[in-house]
Amino acid sequence: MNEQQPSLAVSTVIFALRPDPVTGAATVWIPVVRRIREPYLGKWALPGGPLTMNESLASAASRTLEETTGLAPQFLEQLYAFGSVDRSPELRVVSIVYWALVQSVTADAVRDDENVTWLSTDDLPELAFDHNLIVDYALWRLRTKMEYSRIAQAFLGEDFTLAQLREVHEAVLQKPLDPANFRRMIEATKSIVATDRHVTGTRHRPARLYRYDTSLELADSGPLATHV
Amino acid sequence: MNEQQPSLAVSTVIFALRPDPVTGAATVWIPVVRRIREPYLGKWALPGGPLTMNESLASAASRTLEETTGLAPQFLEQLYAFGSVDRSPELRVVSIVYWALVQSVTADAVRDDENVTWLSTDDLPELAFDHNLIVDYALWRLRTKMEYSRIAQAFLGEDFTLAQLREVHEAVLQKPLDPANFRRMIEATKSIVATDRHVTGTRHRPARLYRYDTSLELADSGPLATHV
DNA sequence: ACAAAAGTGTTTTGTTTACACCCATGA
DNA sequence: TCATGGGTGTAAACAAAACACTTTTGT
Repeated sequence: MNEQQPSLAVSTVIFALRPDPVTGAATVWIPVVRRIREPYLGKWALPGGPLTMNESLASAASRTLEETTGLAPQFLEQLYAFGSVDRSPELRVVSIVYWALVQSVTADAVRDDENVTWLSTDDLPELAFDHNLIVDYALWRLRTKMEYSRIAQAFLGEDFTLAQLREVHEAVLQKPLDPANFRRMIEATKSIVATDRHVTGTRHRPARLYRYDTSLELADSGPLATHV
Repeated sequence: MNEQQPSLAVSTVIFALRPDPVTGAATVWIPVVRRIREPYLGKWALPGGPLTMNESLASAASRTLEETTGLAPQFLEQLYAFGSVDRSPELRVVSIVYWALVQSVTADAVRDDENVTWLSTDDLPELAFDHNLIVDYALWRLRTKMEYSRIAQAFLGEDFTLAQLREVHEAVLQKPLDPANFRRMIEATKSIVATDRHVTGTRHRPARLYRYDTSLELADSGPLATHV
């Protein structure tokens, strides 16, 4: 009864912060997987796969993310559905793309091998399909969303110092931030709670450790807030 | 070779401003179509239809929008992809939903009949599928986006007064705005240009007519700006 | 004591809000 | 000339940015 339909895939842009190999400064990286068939055989591509009948879109994103990188995201949100007719040669594929943030510690657990690697978003090669456009758009969303939400915390562990949180913002926004004003800005959002512990072993005044207030959402997604 | 896949549909939430039948104040309305088959037979639903092989997502949204209402939108943007496994009984359907703004004048051209009607978003009945959630989310996007972009102009014709533009904002945000501050706020965005003409026939000082600067986009969609 | 980053205080600048007041028209 | 909304001016309140300065640690 149905005409032939485009096939449906789910992909995910996964962001983590890692040190720049040259400068050592924190920068934004993504994991990619190698194409093991045509088209774009051998090229790097975003992790993803076809959508199966019994899983929701977000579940599919989580699953393919876990399968290819072993990671579980701190933050996962739908990015956009890409459906140009010519985005894949031969086949017609509509990709529903999610974007995710993972902690740098867990990101380090992902072993680079022949078929999976991390790439710096500062210096991306040509990816398969329209994945360069997708990553550009995901980066744009990451940067705009960082300015009005609390997603930066998804890059960090349970406890963190304000300097670490500021480093996240600086890495994503690619500009230095005044420590004093940053502190007040974050305190004004009331999104973090101070612990009574401090980091030790630095050769200067020890910084207080904070943790995020888990009773608050990382981002306001309106009526979709409690959805899967 | 492929497993069975969810089917793909495109739907659109179309907003227009129309006078409230009681108060006469401008309010937000959407057109809906009647379900002519199960499931949800007889219920109102968002205009939409299956995605065909040779059209992009936005084209499909425009097409179904035109087919069901005869309208052409001033503004069209992707809203979200809805894909819960249980959002349609029996069938598994993933809906990529767009939202659109149309001018009130063109909206009036749509004849209500047995199978198409306009509903006030202030007082929606129970719609088919998860369409109430979809409309809620579209309304949320409309309201948040109106505060930081120039989409309000898509509700109006070529020429308009600042009072008309303010009326759009007030209808969407559902709160009164100071005319003096509103004027300065709009002028600061530089998104409109003054004409040398004024409205006549009012029993007070005639208001200047403005038009929007067509060299600017209505909204910043980042790297997706020039896409179809 | 000194270097270095944590953390506080203060001044300046800019933006938003509230509201008083003048202007131009129809009746 | 009066009522009505169009349009301008201005001061208060608030928020953001810039930067001097004090605190607390390791060496």
